Amino acid sequence: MIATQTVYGMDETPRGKLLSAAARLFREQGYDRTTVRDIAAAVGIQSGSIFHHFASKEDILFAVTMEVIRFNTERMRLATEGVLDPEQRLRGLIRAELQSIVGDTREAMIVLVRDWRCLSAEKQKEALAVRAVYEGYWMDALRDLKAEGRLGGEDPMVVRRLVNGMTSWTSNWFDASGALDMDGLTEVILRRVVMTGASGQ
Amino acid sequence: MIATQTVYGMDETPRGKLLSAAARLFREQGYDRTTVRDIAAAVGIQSGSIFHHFASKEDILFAVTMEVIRFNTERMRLATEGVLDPEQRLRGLIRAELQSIVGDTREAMIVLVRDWRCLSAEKQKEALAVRAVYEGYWMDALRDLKAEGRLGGEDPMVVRRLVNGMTSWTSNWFDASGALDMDGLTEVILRRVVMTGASGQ
DNA sequence: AGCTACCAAGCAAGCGCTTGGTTTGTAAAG
DNA sequence: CTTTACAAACCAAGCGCTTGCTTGGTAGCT
Repeated sequence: MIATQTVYGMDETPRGKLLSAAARLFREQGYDRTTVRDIAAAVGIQSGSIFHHFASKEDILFAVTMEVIRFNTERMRLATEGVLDPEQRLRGLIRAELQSIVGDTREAMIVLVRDWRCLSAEKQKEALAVRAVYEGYWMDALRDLKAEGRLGGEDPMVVRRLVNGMTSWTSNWFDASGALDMDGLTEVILRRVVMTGASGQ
Repeated sequence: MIATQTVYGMDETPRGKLLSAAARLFREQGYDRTTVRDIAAAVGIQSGSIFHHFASKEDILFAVTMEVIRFNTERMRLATEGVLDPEQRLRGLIRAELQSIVGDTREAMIVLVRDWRCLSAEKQKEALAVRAVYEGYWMDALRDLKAEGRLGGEDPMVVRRLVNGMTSWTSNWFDASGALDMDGLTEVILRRVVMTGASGQ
């Protein structure tokens, strides 16, 4: 077996190890370019044996997708739980989303963004339904912020989309060893959202 | 021949028509999922005939990539040409980039973002070199804006990355027939960048 | 005995690409 | 105004390889 590191949030069962390996391979080369033989080799079994655990290759992608969405939804919940100030909640969400995208679940998140469309229409819909909870945390915070007049005149939905763009894109450039760390970046992004009223800096 | 619409900026030669069809197919199904047989069928020729025009399938992707980069670099040049005020230049750039991503060259731009990594390392490098001019227009405007103290304390490079994230992501949600049009969106994004000093809306 | 986890072998389909030859448009030579 | 020449554009066929997945059987634990 090739050295396999478990992706955060996935267990040590054969199934979990397969998901870990798959997530990493999907991230490195994309879903389409990853063969079931690649995945099998990564955990040290024969390619055919994969189908004892998953019905199809697409099923592996689906499992990774669902696992990641669930894990990150829970993370968003924890980031906002018990926090009353909407700006603080938003800060927590941005920080948590950055953590997902360039931090510990990086492997899997990139897959979720890039290989989304490799899933069948039904499975996309199923994943989207679960994802709705995740988006709910964002909309709650943004709507509260707007109610307090701290969003300017913007549509909360549009703001969410723009923030989503900023955070997702970090996977293309953010360097953890660079001058700007994750907390610093969180503040920069937060400043693009919240109208402080005073001091634009 | 299946109905083929020419992608903006590509000519009517057999080669140009192939690039148009390829760009659209790459966008719809991704590079890996598009076969040379698909592309051939889209312009009404046999799959083998493709290789009279291109050395390999990857070469088609490369040609699409270069074509799009060049076209959009020219567009950025036109958007800033002769404009002195850096905020106006930035507005032009944002508007132009949105136009590229959700407007007339949408087909090809998505390919450029998503299927980037399907190119060989050398070809990636070559494309990146040409892309540098494009990014230069942005950095010029942002640095000028910073010099006038209208960027807050942010690093222009980081701001460019965040704006790039916002614009790229629009391909996932922007609806031209929605309430927010491209000019409106341009202003919303611009407001995330420029510190007006007065009135945050 | 029965279950989970796996192997060894291979099938059918689809892939990028090659090959050898044919059509088509153009333009100079007779 | 035809003939010859030639290159660009294309076809028909298929090669060699890889793909996702199936099959029939086995090892080991409970």
